[in-house]
Amino acid sequence: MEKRILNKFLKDKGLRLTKAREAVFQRTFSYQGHFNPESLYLRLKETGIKVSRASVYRTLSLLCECGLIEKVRKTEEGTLYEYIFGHEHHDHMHCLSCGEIIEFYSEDIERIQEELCKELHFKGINHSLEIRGYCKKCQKKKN
Amino acid sequence: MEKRILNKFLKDKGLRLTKAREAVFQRTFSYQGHFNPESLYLRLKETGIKVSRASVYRTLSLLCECGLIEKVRKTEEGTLYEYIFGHEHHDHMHCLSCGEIIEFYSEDIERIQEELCKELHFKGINHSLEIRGYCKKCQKKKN
DNA sequence: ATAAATGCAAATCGTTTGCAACGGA
DNA sequence: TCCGTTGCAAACGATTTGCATTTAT
Repeated sequence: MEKRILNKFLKDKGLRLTKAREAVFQRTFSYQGHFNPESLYLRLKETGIKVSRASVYRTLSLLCECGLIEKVRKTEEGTLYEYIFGHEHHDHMHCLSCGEIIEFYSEDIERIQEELCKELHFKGINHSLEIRGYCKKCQKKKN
Repeated sequence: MEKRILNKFLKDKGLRLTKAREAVFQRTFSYQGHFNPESLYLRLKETGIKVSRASVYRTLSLLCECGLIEKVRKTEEGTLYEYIFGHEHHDHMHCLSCGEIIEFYSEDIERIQEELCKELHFKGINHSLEIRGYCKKCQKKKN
């Protein structure tokens, strides 16, 4: 259970497991993939849970620190986060029409990147690849 | 000359080639790669050219529209732009220590992406790949 | 002349922070 | 109790916008 990770992290740092943190943490599970702080804040509000935006932001930072979630990238709608604990690394296709995010993973791409890094004497830590375009559904709509 | 592109674009849209636009446009050439609006604004100021931030932002949008520059991504330091006209597509390695950006291009990566798109019935328009890690110089510093 | 473009300052939006009140340990 | 945490509202930084003034055509 991921809650253990959070608990240990907090304890090790002398921090406390508060209701706000617990709530934010639990709610991140309600997302399949990407989410932004505002949306998370609203979902919490909907469910009647009283947490301030400030605490949402503060808790998201914490969850990043302990490796349960990760900043994906900044967008017009704010910073996107994603649950990563126990997830395999993957990349994204982003539909410019409906906004759908398709996750994919390619062994080949990973391998080639390693080769490129070696070639350029770069020590790769992580990467993000986003392919923008149109998903199957939206291609059809256009025709 | 890229100025032709801009001129034609403006004329076609019934817009005017003003001093501010001209200045912003010319100044984007002073960058090898990425730049953000604030830095461009400051460079203009340095050179004694009087252009407001508002006009910098407005002109950058225009230059994007006519395909001379492109938004690369949003960062803590604001939106990064890059000159693209006549440039080949490329991807980036980003040194987390010194901030250096290394450009690279891989035919293999392009090809695999096309294959992946086909597989997933996705119509790819463009993509961005960023590998984060440490450049040669910074790896040495650490040891 | 006239419609577009400018600079300015105010507005916006996402995010952070100072601080007094609150609440886990 | 003690110190970390909260909510709030103010502060922030990047970007946009309304508007009166300037300027290209």
